[in-house]
Amino acid sequence: MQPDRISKLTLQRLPVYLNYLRRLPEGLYPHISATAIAAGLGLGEVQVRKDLAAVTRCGKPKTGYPLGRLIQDLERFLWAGGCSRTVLVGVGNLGLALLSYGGFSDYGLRIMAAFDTNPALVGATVDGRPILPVSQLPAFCRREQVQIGILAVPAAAAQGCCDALTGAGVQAVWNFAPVRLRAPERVLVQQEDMASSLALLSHHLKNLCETPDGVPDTAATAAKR
Amino acid sequence: MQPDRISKLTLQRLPVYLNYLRRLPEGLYPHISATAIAAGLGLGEVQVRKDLAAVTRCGKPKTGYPLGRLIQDLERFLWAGGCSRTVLVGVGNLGLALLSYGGFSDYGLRIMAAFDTNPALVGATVDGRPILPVSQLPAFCRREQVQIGILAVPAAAAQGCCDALTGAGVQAVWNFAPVRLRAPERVLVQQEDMASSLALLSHHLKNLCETPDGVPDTAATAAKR
DNA sequence: TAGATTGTTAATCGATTAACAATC
DNA sequence: TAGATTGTTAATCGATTAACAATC
Repeated sequence: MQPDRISKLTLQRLPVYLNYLRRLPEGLYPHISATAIAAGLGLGEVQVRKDLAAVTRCGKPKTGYPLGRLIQDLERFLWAGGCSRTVLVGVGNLGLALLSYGGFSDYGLRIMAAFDTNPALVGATVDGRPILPVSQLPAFCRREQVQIGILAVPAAAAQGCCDALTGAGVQAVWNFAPVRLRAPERVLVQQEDMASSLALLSHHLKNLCETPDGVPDTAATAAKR
Repeated sequence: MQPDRISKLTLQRLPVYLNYLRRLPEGLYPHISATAIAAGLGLGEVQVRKDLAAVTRCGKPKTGYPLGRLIQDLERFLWAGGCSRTVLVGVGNLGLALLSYGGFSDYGLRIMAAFDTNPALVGATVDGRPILPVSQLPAFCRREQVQIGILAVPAAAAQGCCDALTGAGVQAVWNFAPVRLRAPERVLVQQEDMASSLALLSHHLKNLCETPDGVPDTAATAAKR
């Protein structure tokens, strides 16, 4: 019905393509094929073609996709509305890592300010972004029309911060704390779940141990990738 | 065929259940039902039941699951082989955040040492774990039979570190650098992809803008959760 | 023209949900 | 016994893959 009918998993692969294309040797080849992208990333080529078809019409049989145009179309699709106005809550090690990571601007995220309760941190700036007291969080979000809130606070504080953000009109919350958050329906909560990734790793190790030589379980599983 | 036939998505939800159960008020209720867990986490109750059925037989009609036993079965399934022997490569902000995060031990991960090229960092310890020069990485991994390597290095260095790890017998790599890594088939590479999560957030914002009032696109999408 | 590549339609695969029988 | 809850079998839904027509 909507032209927006794009799958969640496709959406998650789009920045992977974008990143791959951007890192390609500068202007060496004017075109690239889905086959080449698939090989470079270890994905299926039909999948790549279908994913790209969701965001661009610039593919031409025999020649492939013009590189510059493809990058442009991906960027335009991923953040049509310009960079997202974002705040970060919690300036511990992780928060500081996120705050000083330069790469977010390549993916349409603009962290405008950070917030913390620790008076020793408040008043400092990181790459030009101020660290403010959490008490000012709601006012700041309203005034600056913040769209995304990143939570890098301890688990116990996360729900409270989330409420403050959503109460001040923030539309999406990116949560690095290990708790499931409850939020109004209109708000998207994206859980960055280290423990879930870890479960996949542990399970892989377990399988290796349990398959000493007999059934080639690992080979079969790995081959599917 | 194998009794291991557990789906990837189920596997990723197991630590979420575990975390939820552990945070429950200490010993107040001896049992818990799938219905209660589902409500607490905002998931479907059939899904919870099916997921739990993969790791435990301790559910009893009418009473639910004995809490302690359920936690035990989850832990046993998730890291049957004890804590995973792990090293961290790259002690920047992110690396330091991961290194000092105490929560990993709750999920079966034991970071034994960290590695960096910066001589100013080498020689220090963080919570008893030494920071060693990267040159010692392969020898350390072999000697200590390291199973998992966490990469928190710049994108340009990631593939090289990955090769060093896999060459020294490491069986799984958890990569926080924004590059797709190539590794031998036996090695599981788990990509922690910030840009992919970000794409979901941005897309949500875009949909909000494009749905001023007419089609209740957001409501429909949100209701499905 | 022939060959390579795109994009689409149909088939398969995997995961979620619904319906229901089993059981404490 | 009646009611609540588990666990399983069948139906649905969504995503990937295979086959193929269109086209430069």
